[in-house]
Amino acid sequence: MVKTQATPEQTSPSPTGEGGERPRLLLLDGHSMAFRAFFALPADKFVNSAGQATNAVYGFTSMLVKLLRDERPTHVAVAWDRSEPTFRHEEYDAYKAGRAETPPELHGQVGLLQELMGLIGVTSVSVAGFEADDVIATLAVRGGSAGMEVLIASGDRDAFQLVTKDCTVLYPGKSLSDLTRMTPEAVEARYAVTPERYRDLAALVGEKSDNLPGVPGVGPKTAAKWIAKYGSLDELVARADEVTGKAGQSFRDHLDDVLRNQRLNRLVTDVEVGAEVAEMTMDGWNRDGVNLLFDTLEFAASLRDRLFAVLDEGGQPTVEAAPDEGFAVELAEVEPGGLADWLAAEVPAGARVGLAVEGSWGSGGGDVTGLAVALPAGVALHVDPARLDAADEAALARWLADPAAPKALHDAKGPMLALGARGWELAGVDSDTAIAGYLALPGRRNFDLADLCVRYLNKELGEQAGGGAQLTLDISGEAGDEGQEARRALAARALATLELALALDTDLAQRGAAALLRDIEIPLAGVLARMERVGIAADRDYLRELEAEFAAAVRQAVDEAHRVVGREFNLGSPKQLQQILFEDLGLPRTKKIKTGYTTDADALTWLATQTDNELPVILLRHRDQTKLRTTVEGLLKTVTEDGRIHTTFNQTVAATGRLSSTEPNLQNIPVRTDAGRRIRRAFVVGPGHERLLTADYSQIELRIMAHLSGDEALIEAFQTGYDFHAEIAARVFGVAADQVDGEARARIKAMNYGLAYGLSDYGLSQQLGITPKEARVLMEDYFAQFGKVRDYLEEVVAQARQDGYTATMLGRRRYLPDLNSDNRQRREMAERMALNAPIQGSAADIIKVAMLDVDRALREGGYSSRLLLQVHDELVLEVAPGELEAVRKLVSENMAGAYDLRVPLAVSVGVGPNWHDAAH
DNA sequence: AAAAAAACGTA
DNA sequence: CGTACGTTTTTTTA
Repeated sequence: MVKTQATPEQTSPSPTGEGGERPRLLLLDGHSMAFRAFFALPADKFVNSAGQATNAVYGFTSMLVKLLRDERPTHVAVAWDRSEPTFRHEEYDAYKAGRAETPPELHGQVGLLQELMGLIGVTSVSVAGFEADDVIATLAVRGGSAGMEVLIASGDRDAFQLVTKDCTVLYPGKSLSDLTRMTPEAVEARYAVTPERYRDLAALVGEKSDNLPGVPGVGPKTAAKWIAKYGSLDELVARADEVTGKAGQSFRDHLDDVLRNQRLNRLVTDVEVGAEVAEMTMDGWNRDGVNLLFDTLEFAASLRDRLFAVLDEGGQPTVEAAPDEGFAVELAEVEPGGLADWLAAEVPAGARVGLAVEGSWGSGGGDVTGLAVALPAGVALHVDPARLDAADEAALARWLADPAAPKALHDAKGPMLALGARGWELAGVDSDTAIAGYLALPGRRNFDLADLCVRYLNKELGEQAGGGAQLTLDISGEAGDEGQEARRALAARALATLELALALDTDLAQRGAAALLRDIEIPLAGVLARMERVGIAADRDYLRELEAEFAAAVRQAVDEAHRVVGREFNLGSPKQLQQILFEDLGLPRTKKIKTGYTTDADALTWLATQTDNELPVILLRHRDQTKLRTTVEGLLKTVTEDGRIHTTFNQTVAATGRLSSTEPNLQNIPVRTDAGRRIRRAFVVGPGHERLLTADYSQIELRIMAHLSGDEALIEAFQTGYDFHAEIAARVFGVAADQVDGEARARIKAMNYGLAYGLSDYGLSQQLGITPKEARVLMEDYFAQFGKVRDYLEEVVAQARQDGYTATMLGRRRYLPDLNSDNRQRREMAERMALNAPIQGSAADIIKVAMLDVDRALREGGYSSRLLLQVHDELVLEVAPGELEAVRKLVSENMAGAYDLRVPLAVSVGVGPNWHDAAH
């Protein structure tokens, strides 16, 4: 998989001058993070052959790589504690007393980490008499005065007092790599005090790990309440007599402790640190040194590669220039009942607006917690669906459903489901920025709104709305501001979507994909939303029976295997299987893989022919039955209360233009074996309907190849052939179609299917169990008859190499920069992708058109029958009583007529009470 | 704890 | 050493 492909639009970043982007200083608390790393990873699993524990080094480095990659700091330093006592110990004898000794396995690793920091050019700092936190505080202040943005990675909460608009603390949560961004808002959300007052809160509550007791009976809530009431700890102390209740007395009794805590938890910001922040750039790292150290530690290649990759980029930002400031929105105020008037007055007729929906969606449903409508000028309206009066609700529903009111959304299918759950229809979607981003560069992994904003608008979106920023405490008027922030954030998303839609319009027009978005993908999102909402009915009792049956078969296979081997072992463990098959039983070795020798189904089948031992056959049966059992179990878990399974179709995942299906994946339900097919009986027609109907395209990819290549012989075979593969075989072997034997037909069938994948002679020989030489002869005989197919396939690759992309019949592009790679393996991989993408992608185009046509015909015809699933070349529908023949005809015709090829688009249809019986 | 690998289901 | 996916389980990470 090519994940790091450079695309035409994002060539290597221009070198950034020092003044280009705002410098970003990353400060790490060395011991604190090493400590976290040490406990996050099992120490006994990370020991090199010399007996040195390495888990902390590994975890710390892994986290640092992630930070460097995600945060792109320009300057980095790590602060370390020293063994000498600090001024805090002098002031308070028991400071940090009772703290467990540093584990000896960790102790040695700190030195290694310091050595590593030196090798990769990260400045290490420590000052006698001060803790790392003080050093960090000092550097943070210096960085801030130098105009730097400061990031502090520390597991010590004292650092929260340093948080400002320009200084964020990254605080490790449950695991080392999920660092919570403690911004001023996040501190307030969690503790209900501002960062400046965090010290006051900590002094009252105490810090157990520092052995600083707080006021008994006073926790963070009470402390925050007091600070809110009195303004600060100093004021609270001054007016200690006024504090009421038991907690108030307790406070007065422990005043000395509190004052001591307050003195001790103040971080010193004027430590004499010799190092200058300006010099903390990461240049001049020592590749050989790192290699040597990692060799000693026996670190694997993967971490090394990740580290080198991020260091090689030299901290250069991913975009050319500093992103601009975010999206400034002006929130409009609307009186209750005024929504209709606002929409009428502010939104010009036919003008596109941005619409952002906050809520949750999935499994065919969802919920809306907020809506924002943004106008081009930057004015936005936030709507809380829970607080709408009847008139506003009606106005909103009418506007949402108005096809003449153009709206730009990001990933509209989810909002459609969420809005639909409240009975609101969404129409007039005139851009979907997620899909548009996908059409522009379908090979990318994610199409987050924020990412697209940086890419297309060079603007930062800022923190996501609704990211759990909830007040834990409701004090004074703070809650209102918090809500205001969330509304503003959602409005910013709406505005961002609107601006992005405009930029993507232009981009897609240049790429020739505007029509694809407007006419295919956006309407399809609506069809998919309905399919997901409807779901497919499942027979739960039958699934449970199957589960029990498969589970019994698994148990039996396990027992037999244990008996044959003479001891118990885990049949699911490839590692243990290798031991037993190749060491204990001494069976012949199979194909090599990274971890030894493969035990996959092919290998086990082969092994069965090499030995009298029945183990390979038992293992194969076990694999089969286990797979079926887990498939059934997975399905059972996804049946919702309505007795149906609601998958999610993803429209922006497959690089070729296909859909994908998740939670559950209904596009890989077994069909090839008898046992597997039984699972399809669990997908049944639901109440109120009469039949399931399946319709699929026969050999659609080959038909597309015939069309695109213009090969007369292939085209003719499709027009005359009854048994297509036999027809082709007859031409290749020079016999009559009814004279083709089973073996010849099978070979040609494999060849036919392999063509579109860039099959090699070796691959073909493997599949057919013949020699590569025989395979090559077969391929030559084939192309002697169907020469234009070969010409076409070669031409596709050549053209793609020139253009940098392939294109489907509807103009869907796939960019393949690796076609010009120096690396042969990558290049050949890209060539096979280039070969396949137009074929697989055109098939995807065609069935998408067919889905739109079928759906439209069903709705316009007033039918109650409906689309349920799409499985790449197959549609599954639920047919209402009395509609069978009409629907059968409607589906066949619309699928066959979806696109005009030089060969017929053959469709076969089957009907039945369940998916299995609806096959044909 | 998280990432990678192995295995396997579909078109 | 055949493309495109998603899910589950095990292994590795040193």
